[in-house]
Amino acid sequence: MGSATRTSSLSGRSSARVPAGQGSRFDRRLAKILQHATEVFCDKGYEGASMRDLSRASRMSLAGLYYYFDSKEKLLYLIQKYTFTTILERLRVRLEGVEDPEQRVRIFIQNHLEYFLANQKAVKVLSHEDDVLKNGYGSEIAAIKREYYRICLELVDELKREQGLEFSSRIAVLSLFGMMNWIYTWHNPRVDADAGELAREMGDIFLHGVCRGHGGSGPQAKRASGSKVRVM
Amino acid sequence: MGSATRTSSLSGRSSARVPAGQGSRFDRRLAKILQHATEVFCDKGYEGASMRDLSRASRMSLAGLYYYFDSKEKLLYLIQKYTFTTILERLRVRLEGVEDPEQRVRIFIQNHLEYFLANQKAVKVLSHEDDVLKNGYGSEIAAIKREYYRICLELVDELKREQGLEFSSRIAVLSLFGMMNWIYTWHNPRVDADAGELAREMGDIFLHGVCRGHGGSGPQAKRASGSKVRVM
DNA sequence: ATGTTCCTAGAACGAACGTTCGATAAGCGC
DNA sequence: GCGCTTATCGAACGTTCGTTCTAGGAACAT
Repeated sequence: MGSATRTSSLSGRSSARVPAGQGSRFDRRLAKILQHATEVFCDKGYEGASMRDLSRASRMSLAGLYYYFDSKEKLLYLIQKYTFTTILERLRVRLEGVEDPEQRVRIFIQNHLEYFLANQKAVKVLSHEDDVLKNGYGSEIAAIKREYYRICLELVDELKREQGLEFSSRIAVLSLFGMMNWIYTWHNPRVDADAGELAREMGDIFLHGVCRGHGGSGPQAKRASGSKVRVM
Repeated sequence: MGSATRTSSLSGRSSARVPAGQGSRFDRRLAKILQHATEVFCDKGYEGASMRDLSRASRMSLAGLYYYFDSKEKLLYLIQKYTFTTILERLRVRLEGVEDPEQRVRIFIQNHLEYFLANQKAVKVLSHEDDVLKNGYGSEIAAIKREYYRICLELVDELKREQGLEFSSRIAVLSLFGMMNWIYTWHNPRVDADAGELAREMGDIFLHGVCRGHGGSGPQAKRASGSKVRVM
């Protein structure tokens, strides 16, 4: 009873954005654990990863882990929330001051892919363990995701309005998300291009399709050699 | 010892294509179990679903299940193998006799989506539990998947050759797979269009992009009203 | 009727699960 | 030195896991 009180008060004490480089010793330690846990969840899946796996990866005892959070589910929640919040934050900053609708869509793609490739494991956990979080935690993450979706929908609608186009925004946006999110299943840094190049290629496909030898119509005109990427 | 022999001989006895409507009593019963198991795996994930969940869903005792297959992993293998093999078979039939490269790509998309939506649960299990199968089973499924990928790559290369285009086939094909496979995370039959309509829209995006008010350039010209699909 | 094969279930196996307990240092104001 | 918080641990809790053992009813051939 005494220890239950202690545990719950401690696990709620960290500041909002957990894995900040600075912060209390507690925050820094929790951030490290989250980092290790992300790797394990990524490799074995949420259900497949045991608390003992996490304890091994963090080099901390099983019981020691529970000093930093109060359940396995909450751990997943912390990982997902931090990851998603960060993507959204960066997107808002980058979108500021850019007016051209096509450019704004490209920024969205660039931001998404850049973060995806830089934090591939975290993002895989985000995508793959999408619906395992229960009522309380789940709905909070779902709300962030809905907001992210809404922004993308708005960008596409701007584009439609400006260019007088007619198509289903919903299908377009969800197709775009599919293209981008699927990346975690195939991207290999030793074979595939970096985020910038990929964002350009996917942007080309999304905006102009493969049938248009993409490159000329948009405001940006720089084009890569094209033979750098090995096709397997 | 005696029963081990019996069990293993029985579970290897079914004919190659398991869930055929006709077949021995054994095959038919196994097919029903696979059907139930697909549903449970889809809802709770492979690791999250217990054999007791499966026994409840099949209305058969825990031990009774093991008469039909010899491990949970083999069960997943059977589901994945049957699902994937079926998609591939249907694709080959539909591709026969069609020459136009753009049309062939559209057939690929149509076949993929049609099967995905008609067998949403099975396909979710296929996509989501992609890398849980261990060495033996895993590599066999991976081989089928590689073959499927190879076919799509060839279709896209045909298109490139015919139209003299220049882009990374690998990125294009994997983006296309992303668009199509992601569907299992969002498709809602009460809101979204059917497979034919979706295949047309995704085909338009992939081939011509959202910026081209898609519809005119291909050999096919039929177009839907466009306002039938609700955008949320 | 009798023997054999097919099919099913109750009960149990050892192992692993997520979580909690009580104990114990280390650091620090007093 | 003492008392309090912080941080960590080994050991165990009760439960559930995938799987197997044993036994026996049903179906059918002889």
